[in-house]
Amino acid sequence: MEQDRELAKTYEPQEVESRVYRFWNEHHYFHAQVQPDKKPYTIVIPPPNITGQLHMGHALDETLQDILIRWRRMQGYEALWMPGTDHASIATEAKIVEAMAKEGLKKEDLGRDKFLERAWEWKKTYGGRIVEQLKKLGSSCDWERERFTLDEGCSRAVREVFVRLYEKGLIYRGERIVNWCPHCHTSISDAEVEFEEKDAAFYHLRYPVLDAQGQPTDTFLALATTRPETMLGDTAVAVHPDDERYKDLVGKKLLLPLVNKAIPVIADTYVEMDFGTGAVKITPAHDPNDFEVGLRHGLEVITVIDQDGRMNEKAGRYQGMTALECRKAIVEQLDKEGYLIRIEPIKHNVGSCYRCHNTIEPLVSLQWFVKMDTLAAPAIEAVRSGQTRFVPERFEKIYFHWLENIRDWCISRQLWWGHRIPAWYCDGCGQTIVAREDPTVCPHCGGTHLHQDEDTLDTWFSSALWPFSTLGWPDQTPELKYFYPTDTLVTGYDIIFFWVVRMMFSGLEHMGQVPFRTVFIHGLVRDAQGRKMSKSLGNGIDPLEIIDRYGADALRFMLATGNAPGNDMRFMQEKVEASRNFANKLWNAVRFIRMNLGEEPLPAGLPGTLRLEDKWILSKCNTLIKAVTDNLEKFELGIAVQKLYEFIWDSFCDWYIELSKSRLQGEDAVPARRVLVYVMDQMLRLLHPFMPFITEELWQALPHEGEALIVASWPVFSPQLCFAEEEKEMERIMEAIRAVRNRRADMNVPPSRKAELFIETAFPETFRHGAAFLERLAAASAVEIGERFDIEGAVSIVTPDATIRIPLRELVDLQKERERLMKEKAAVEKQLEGVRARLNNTAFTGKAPAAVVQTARDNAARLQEKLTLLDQSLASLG
RNA sequence: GGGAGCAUAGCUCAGCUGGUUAGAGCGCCUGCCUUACAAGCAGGAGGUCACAGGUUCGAGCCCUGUUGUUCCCACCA
Repeated sequence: MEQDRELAKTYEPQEVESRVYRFWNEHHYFHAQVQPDKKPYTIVIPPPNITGQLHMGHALDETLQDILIRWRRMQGYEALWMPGTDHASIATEAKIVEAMAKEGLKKEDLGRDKFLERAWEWKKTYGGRIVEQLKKLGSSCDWERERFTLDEGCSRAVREVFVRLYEKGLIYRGERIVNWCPHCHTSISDAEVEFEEKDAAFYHLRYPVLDAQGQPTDTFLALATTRPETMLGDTAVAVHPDDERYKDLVGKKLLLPLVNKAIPVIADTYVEMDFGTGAVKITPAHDPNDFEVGLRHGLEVITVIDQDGRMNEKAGRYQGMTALECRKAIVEQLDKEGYLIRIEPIKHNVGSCYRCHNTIEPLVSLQWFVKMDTLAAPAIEAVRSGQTRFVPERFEKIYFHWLENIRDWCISRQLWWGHRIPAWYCDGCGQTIVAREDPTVCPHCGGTHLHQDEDTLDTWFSSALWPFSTLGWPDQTPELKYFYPTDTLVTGYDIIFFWVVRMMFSGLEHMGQVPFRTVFIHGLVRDAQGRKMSKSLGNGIDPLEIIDRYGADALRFMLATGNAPGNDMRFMQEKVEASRNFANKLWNAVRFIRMNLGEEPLPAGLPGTLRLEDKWILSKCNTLIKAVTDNLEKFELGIAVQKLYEFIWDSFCDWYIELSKSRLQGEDAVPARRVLVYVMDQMLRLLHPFMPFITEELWQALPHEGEALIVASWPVFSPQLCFAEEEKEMERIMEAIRAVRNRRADMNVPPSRKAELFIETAFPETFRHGAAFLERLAAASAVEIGERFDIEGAVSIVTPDATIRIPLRELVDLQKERERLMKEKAAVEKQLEGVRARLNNTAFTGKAPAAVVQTARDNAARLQEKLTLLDQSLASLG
């Protein structure tokens, strides 16, 4: 990709981005292969839902992953970023059902096969949309390996896992109380229920106590409930065994009003004595706790609410009402019959479906479950032992807490779009057959009338296998051996429970190894007011629009900057603008260098003799390489990118380029060019993971070796380029220059050409930039910059009215400087004394851990060094 | 009920294992169209790092408590 034409005055990302992305793609730079002589570095993408549109959350997630992948690729790793999409069972099915509803169709009208045809059709039309959007961000995924959770390979892995777990007894089918979404018409797992505190009513009721003959007495038992409609399915009332108030009632019977049935009073520690009246109505069919109580006491389970959330035939006259309608009717009736004591307002946690946000109805039904305790233990251990770590670490607590309290995972869904459960039931003998191949004959009775389970699996069941199913498992492919375990998983804290946890135990169970070494957690992107971006609020910002307007690099830079791992961030337009401005700055810096390249080809590498400012910028650049690399190693992406920004803008553009201007006109042009090109080349490399498009484009536009920046090597720290002394020297000159500028401003010297600035003796030059000043300063002092710099002389500012001469020493405010240094010296001396005292204390050195003592020693050494430097500085001030 | 995060300049946020004078972007003030860039340049104002204690030679950072705020988890119906 050669780049000979002139660069435009301002950076126009649109054209560049599509061209550069095509260039990368055509050269297969994203493709990773098994290369035994290279170290692999692997990231699997959190597969976006095929129903999805790119949102800011994706943009952040993708940006972070691409930064890591590009950086490692440049470092020489065989970097695989495995892409793909998720079939998103429940979300996709809901979308299709919705679309069908517009045609007046229900899914039952089509039947399963036709429905699935439609779903695949839908996938074909829209499934690729999100992938195209990811490319706009610059994501360097290995598209040649793109996968889909419902493709053949992933489906095979799902089936294998299901069968294995079933055979091990870790998957079972049972009649349990589950979270039922009456709207989505399916069960959902505990993780998929969101709780929200809502205002509710607490109905206090009284149930008559029955005598031995089953006749109502004059005594009542008062209880309270938020869901009176469920009383139609009540089979007991529970009190705490230690509750003195009700001790005598335990074992007796109560009249269940309206139903007119006798139910027992039972004692169970589940009841809180202090809450409500201390008596709880028990509805095993419609409350998870009551279900447990029912199991302990052998209570009958009477379902009164159906899967549509309506009262069923057991509800008698209330049949057909929704639960809410029924509640109203029941309360009225209870009141009429004198059973309602009072209604109390209460705050109450109500569960809702994470997909449709409708209230969840706990229902008893026959579902498939994964037994969690045996799977959870190794997943806990893997993080505890450090095989996998979280960044930031605090998320480990959340992970542990979840796994330690986990309940069995309900994996069956009453949906059609997804992996169908590989279980068959024999019509002859009633046995269940779970098999890798579809059975035609019952192995138990030889019967041929088999029917497959109607349900599909939780969409997270397949994503749990993603780190190895995408690499070919259950086959032992070379890819699987080479790229697994993956290195880093990048995701938001909001899906730790859904996905990270499940990948962990799945990887450990089926691969015997953790799926990833590091879980890099990021926060949410919120709107400018700090609200969560959501469709219903309509406050979402479309990343594609931002890319159109400011460029993908600007968006990426913004997302990577000023955000610490795990923290939420606000999306603010100004931040994108600032990033765009930085991109433009970079663009123009390269434009400047190109304009000054001269006719002759430049020799590669650095010039043999370096001036002070050369050494200064090279030394700073060298330090930066190390700092940025270290930051990336520690996942401190925001800090790394901030340092790059500061170096490029302040040090390189505002100082070094300005300083180079006068040189580029004269004899010294070639060395200046070489340093400019060298530093810019290093910067483009360091910046490439963050701003891939513009850096590639600019790198191609400068003299370079190699065919593309994306595969160029990552800069390494070079001990030969450390010039600590020169750095300090230069800083001091810069300070002097700033002081001159300040003086000029203080004295109101107009910047017009009439005002002239002289040093020592008058120089008939207009003062404009530090560069000019430095040149004159150097000439005036008759020293070669880079050799030695002696702060002597003075600055004269000539205005039409007067000439003011300022000794240079005064400019740097030597007195103030000296005072400051003295003060600091005193402080450091005191500190050093303190550390030394500690080190001389045998009680400390003898007792403290070696590392602590060593730190103290290091501190002492550092303070000593600092003191020496301070002395030097003081001496040089005279 | 349990747990976690946050509280730093007018605004939005950085600040890595405690160590010179606490930083950035935006905004604000002053002056500049200086041919790489006005999406820019040179300067400037603005912070008792929420509060109170403590540890340390040294605290924005560590510990304890307080206040405010956000979030997660949890079976008080």
